[in-house]
Amino acid sequence: MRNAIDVRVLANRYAAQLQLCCPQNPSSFSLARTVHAHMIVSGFKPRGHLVNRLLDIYWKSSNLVYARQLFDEIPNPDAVARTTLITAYSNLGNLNMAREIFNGTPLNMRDTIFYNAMITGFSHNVDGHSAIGLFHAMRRSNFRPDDFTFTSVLSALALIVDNEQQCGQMHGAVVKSGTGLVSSVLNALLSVYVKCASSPLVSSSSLMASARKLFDEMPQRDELTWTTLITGYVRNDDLNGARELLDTMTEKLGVAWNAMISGYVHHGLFEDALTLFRKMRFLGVELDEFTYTSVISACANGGFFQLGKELHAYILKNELNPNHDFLLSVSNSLITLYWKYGKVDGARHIFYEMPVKDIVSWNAILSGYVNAGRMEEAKSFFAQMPEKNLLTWTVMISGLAQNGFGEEGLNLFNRMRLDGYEPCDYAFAGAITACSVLGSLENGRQLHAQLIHLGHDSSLSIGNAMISMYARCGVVEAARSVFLTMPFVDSVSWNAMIAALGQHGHGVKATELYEQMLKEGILPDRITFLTVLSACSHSGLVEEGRRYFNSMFENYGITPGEDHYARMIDLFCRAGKFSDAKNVIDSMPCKPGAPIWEALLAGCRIHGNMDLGVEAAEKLFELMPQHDGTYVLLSNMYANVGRWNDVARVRKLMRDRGVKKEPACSWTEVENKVHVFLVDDTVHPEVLSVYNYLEELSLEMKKAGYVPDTKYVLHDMESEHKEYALATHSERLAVGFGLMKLPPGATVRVFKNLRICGDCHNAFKFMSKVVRREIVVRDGKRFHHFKNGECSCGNYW
DNA sequence: GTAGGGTTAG
Repeated sequence: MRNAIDVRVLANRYAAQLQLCCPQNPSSFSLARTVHAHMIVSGFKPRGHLVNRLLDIYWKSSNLVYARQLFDEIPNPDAVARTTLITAYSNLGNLNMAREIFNGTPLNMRDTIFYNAMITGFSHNVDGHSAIGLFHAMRRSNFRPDDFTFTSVLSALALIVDNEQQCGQMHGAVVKSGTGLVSSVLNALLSVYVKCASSPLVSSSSLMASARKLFDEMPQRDELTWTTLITGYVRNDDLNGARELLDTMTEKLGVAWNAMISGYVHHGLFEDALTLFRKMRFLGVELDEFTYTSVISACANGGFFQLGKELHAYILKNELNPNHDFLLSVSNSLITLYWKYGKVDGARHIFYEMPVKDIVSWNAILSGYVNAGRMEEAKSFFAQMPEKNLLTWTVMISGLAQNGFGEEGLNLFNRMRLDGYEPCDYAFAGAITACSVLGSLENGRQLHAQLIHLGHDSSLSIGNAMISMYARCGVVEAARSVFLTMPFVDSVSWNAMIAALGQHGHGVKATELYEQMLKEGILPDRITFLTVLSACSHSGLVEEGRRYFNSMFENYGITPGEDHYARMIDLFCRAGKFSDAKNVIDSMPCKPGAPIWEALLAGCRIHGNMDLGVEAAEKLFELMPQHDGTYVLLSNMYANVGRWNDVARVRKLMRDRGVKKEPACSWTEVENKVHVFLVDDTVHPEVLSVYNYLEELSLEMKKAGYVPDTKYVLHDMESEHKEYALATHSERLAVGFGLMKLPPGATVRVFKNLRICGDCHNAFKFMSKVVRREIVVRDGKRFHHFKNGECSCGNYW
């Protein structure tokens, strides 16, 4: 048995040794283990602060197991040991263990610090309600909260606050407790006011006024104070309030400036962000990775590629803060900068040069490839990603859909859900887009039903995707009802709805909707004009189209792009106004490119304007000799007037030049001139005869117990535009009509512009069953094989 | 308290 003096000497020695251990230092753990082992060997039972020191070192070096072991060995751990363990468990997110120790501690052993540990644990683990509940329990048991208590409990309150009373009550409690002069408490209180202001249930302006009052009364303000209030204004969309506050700040606190710049970026005010950045540089406020990432993002989204590149060069040249975080986050934003301006390879270069990548880097480069339509590479990135998150899946799903891989997109969406992800709005929007490229009304409706069930159906991007899905699946009415029931709409929604009407031949309704959009104060963008011009073109509204085109720049300052000029040419050509079309080409500010000549050729084909058509085709051969579409259009043009020798000549030309694909007309399989126009959506002199066949066909379908997919065409057209309406539907009408004219047993290949939509699918199934024909339909790289009323799909080559 | 990666419309 040692005597008391020996024990004291030992204890002092151990304490001195453990004092040398710095818990953050990795080697401290082994030193502590050695000291601890020595204690055990020499039969020394650690107590009091020695135990607590060991516990502290163990958990801070991520060795909670040893801490727990020691804790269980000592006979009656004191409040400090218990507090240490509660903190340790909370930091690991293991609230149950922390709570167990907390509950197992008798009241007479507890103190304020003990309570603080548990409250902080709840707060850090985003359990605001438990933190507040414990705070009240603590006061009921007559423990006196201190400034630490309030700091924790206020940050817990900030997580859940949603009414003004909660702010007032807590504010009162702070004042009463005498902690109302402590900076950390006041900052946390300020944060509560600011968070409460963002709640939809309160008046943000009055809350922000209270926050401002508190701010003005604070005895001192640090970086956190300024940043909290500036962020508060930003979150409540009061950019001017935020800026006015920043302008009153005399200290050069970089974080507050960063918050302001990021506020501008998030509100789309990219120029303001850049101006502020310049001022920041001018005044010598310290720039860090937060500054640069926000500013580069402003360049990426605001059309400032040149400036972004200059920043990139500046960063490389000056080797600014080449620390890990700086390099990582700035490179991530640079990846996005480059691909947004079409420089995917530049983005890839940055990506591969990065010594360390994280999930953001991977998602950024994945988006780049998806956006460039380089899906094979995107798939390979997706497959080799070390980790994925919700965003990864979303990017990939919508990317597949956007690039025409509807089925894969939908499959991936299902896989994602099987993997346990709860899809966000964007993922749903992507899946809905997948349905619309697939033309799968059934899947689209299912998703719609699920969204209603989940209460997700009021989302803007989902609504927008749904409008276009219903339209592209042929159900304009459903598109309209989505549009009308959406709680919020934006210009995308209007564009989608205008397009829906235009696509279905309701040109007049489309232009009326456009006018209504203007009345409601929504500004049209370049896509609105593309949509409106298409609608006019498909419905023969030539003068209206001309007027809208002119108003583009005159009234809205939008410079027409080549695509707008191409629409005008389309508009005039469909109406047979070739001199107007030529005038458009002559009036163009830059050299007309392929889309222009393509539109002209397509127009010439409709009306059999051979000379002009050949001229356009020659231009196209010059510009893109390997583009099979030109050969297709040209041979269609000849086929339309029965010049079969010329058709053969074009085919030979194509073969001689080594162009791979076959012309997109089916006359080789079936010697049937009619079929040629059936595969695209142009006005054709013979189109009215389709109408008669349609009526026959729908009668036959009804007799066989099917609902004809053409019903809305027959009943829903505007009578004065009947033939145009039909023309826009000919993609679908083609199916029925073409097959009726075919000899039994023929194999049909429909090569071009045919979108296999849901109704179309049904019509094919019907035809293959009732008329007993085998049908192969090619849709891009996919084929759909219909036989005996069933369909199998696959890749064509 | 500040940052970087996404969506829908033609």
